Amino acid sequence: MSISKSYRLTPQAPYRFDYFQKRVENSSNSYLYSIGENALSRAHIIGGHPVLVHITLDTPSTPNAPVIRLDVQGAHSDARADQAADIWRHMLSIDRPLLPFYQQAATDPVLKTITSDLSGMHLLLDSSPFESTILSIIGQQVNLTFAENLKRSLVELCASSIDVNGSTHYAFPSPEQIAALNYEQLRAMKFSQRKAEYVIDFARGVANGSIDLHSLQGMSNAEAIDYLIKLRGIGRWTAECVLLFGLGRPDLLPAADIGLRNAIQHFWGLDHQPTEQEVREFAVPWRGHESYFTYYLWTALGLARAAQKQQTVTPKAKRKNSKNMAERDKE
DNA sequence: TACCAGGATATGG
DNA sequence: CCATATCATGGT
Repeated sequence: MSISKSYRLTPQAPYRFDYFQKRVENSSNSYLYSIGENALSRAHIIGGHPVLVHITLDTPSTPNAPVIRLDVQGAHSDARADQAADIWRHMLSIDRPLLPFYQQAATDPVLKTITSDLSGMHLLLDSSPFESTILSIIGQQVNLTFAENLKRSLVELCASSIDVNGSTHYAFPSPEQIAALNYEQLRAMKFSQRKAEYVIDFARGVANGSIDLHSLQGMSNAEAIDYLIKLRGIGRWTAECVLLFGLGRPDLLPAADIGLRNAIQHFWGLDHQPTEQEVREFAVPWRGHESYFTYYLWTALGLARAAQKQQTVTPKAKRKNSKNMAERDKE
C-alpha cells in the first residue's frame, strides 16, 4: 500500500542544478545518492518506511526559468510523500533566493568575482539535524577518505534500503537503527572506541527523547550551539556544522574553521593565516549571509587549489591525481 | 617512519 | 582560561 506523488518546484533564478551533482559526486556521502542526466535520487526513511525520491531538472536549457520535478515513490500516505518533498526543498535550499546574497557580495571586488564565477550555486544541505550530527561526528579528526569508509560502513551495517532496477538505495539510518547497535560492531568497522560511543550514545539520546533536536528550530544560533556542545562528542566545530548543513542557518560563521581561514588568506593575499578573531572582523560586512560567504569561499578555494595542482602536475600524473582534485570541496 | 587528518575530552597549571 | 596528553586509524 504505497503511493507515488510528483511535485513541481520553481526556485528563483539563477539556479545551477549541475553544481548539486558535482557536490554530491565529490562529497563523502556520495554513496547515498544516484546521479543521472540532470537528475539525482536518494532514499529516506519516512514514518519508519523507506521511500525513494527522484529529482529532475526539467529545464536544463533555461537556467533563468528553472523547474525541478520531484517524484516520491513508496510513501505510505499523502502526508508522508509531502514530508519527503519537504526534506528535498530543504536540501536543495529551494526557498533561499541567491540575489540578496549576491547584492551584498558586490560591494567587495574579491567576493564579487567569486560569486559571479559560481553564479547559481545553492547550498546543498543534509537531510536532517540528526544525519548532520552523525556525519559530522564521524568526520572529526580523520581524513576524508577514511571518514567516507566509516560513514559507508555505518549505513551498510544498519540502514534500510530499496532495490530499484537492480541498484540498492540506502536510506540514512534512523536514530533507532543506530541506537540498536553496540560499540563492538562499530569497532569492527574501524571506529575508535570513542567515536563508536559518541555516535551510538547520541543516537540513543535522540531515540529515547533525552535529546530533542526539534527544539533547535526555535533557538538562536548561540542557543543551539550551547545546547549541542553540552552533548558528549560534540564540540564547537561539530555544532557549527550542524547549524550550517543540518539546520540550514544562513548566518553561521565558523570563524575557527581552517578551510575558511585558508580561503581568506588566499583570496585577499594576506601574509598570514587570519586568527579566529580576525575572521570575525573580516566577516562583519557578511552579516546575514555568513553561511553563504563561507560556502562559496570553501568551494572557490577548492577550485583554485585544483587548478593550481593541474598546472604543476605532469600530464602523465594527471589522471592519477584527478580524483584528489575533485575531492577538495568542503562536504 | 614520522606526521597529519575539516576534533573532543580530561587533566594540570 | 591556556597548554598538553590522549584517543586510534588510514593516508602520504
